[in-house]
Amino acid sequence: MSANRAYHHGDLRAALITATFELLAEQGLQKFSVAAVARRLQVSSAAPYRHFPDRDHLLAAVSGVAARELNSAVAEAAGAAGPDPGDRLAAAAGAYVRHVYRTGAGLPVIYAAGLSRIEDDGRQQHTRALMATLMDLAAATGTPDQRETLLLVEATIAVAHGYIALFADGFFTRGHHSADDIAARAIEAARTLTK
Amino acid sequence: MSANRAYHHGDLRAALITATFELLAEQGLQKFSVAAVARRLQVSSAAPYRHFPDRDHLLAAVSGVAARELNSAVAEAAGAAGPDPGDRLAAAAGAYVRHVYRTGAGLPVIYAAGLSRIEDDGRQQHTRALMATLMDLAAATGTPDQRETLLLVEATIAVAHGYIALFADGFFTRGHHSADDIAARAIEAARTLTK
DNA sequence: CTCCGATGTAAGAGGGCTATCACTTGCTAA
DNA sequence: TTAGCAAGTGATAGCCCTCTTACATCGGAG
Repeated sequence: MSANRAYHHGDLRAALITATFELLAEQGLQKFSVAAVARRLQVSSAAPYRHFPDRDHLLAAVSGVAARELNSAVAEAAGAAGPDPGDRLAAAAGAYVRHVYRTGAGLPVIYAAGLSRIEDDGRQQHTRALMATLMDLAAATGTPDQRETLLLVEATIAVAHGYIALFADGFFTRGHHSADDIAARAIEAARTLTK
Repeated sequence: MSANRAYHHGDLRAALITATFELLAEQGLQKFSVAAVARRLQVSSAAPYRHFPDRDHLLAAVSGVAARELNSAVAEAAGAAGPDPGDRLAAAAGAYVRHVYRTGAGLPVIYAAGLSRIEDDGRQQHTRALMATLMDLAAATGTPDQRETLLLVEATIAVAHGYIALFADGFFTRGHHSADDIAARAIEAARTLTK
């Protein structure tokens, strides 16, 4: 059967992915290590290697889940944003900020170096679906061709990623800003891109 | 006298800072280590500790130089951008992208965690001067008060930082984009913020 | 010219991480 | 009931890192 069953210590495979998200949200990709995840789950440092052949395969699994969830969050935020295409695309930027704040798994995790060769649970399929969602939202604003659509998607992502990256790096700490503050600003800035 | 004199192996203090910039540009902050810098300069791994008490003090010195040079680059780009205040502020975003591409030392380096307590060669003075330059450029666009000015500065930085961060993380590699491509897009996106 | 202090080196302590290996535990199927 | 396998453990090799300590070297001041 699949690995999704309870054994000695429960469903360790899923727990590893969950705990990785926690670590990413708290300390970022830099501090992530297989050993730290094992420590958090109070299993031996060898245990994760029963479920993932190496560190990159664990990250790839996390990447797949992150892409799938981010896709959902973006689609949901766009749906809730009303009929205006520019508003809907800008809402995606806000969803990106909030998602990365909660999970720590933004595009640097989803597209982390060295993961492209690994295919885990349809990871590449999920990343493609995410891009397709964003391309659809951008195209709805009336971009003349696919190239322009892609440029608009990239600009929207850059705005959102810039805000949450600076936030995570502590650049905004002086003003006591919350993640919702940052998301609101990202939405506002992204909104100007189509005006 | 100051440490800026030639000794056994030349001006090691300055060489350490230069080599750190090279490492940052090539591999990013994640891969930086005192040992790697020493290796690059072909000195023993203990040699850097004759000039900096610890790793953070070396990074703080780099941070100060980075802030000073980034300030110059931003001011110069704004000056070359013509009379329109919006164009001048957008040019600052382009300068940020190009500077980080060349030196690897963006705001995450300048504002790196744990450096705030260290005062090296007027590091805090240089970072304040950089912010002052940006605030002046933003205020010239006609923002109604200082709070709005700060928000505009942060949005501009977020756009620029988002582009170069995604570029550095390999998100744009499929399209063979150059740093100048990315800078041009950052300028264009930043330009929309004041329209 | 000689001595001293600034600069550099070799060696290593101490720590974290990745990954492997032999071994153990306990669920499940026959 | 018991054999077999999935899952977990402890120990450890090997690597890289930070930072310290004792010693070596060199240039300049007296």
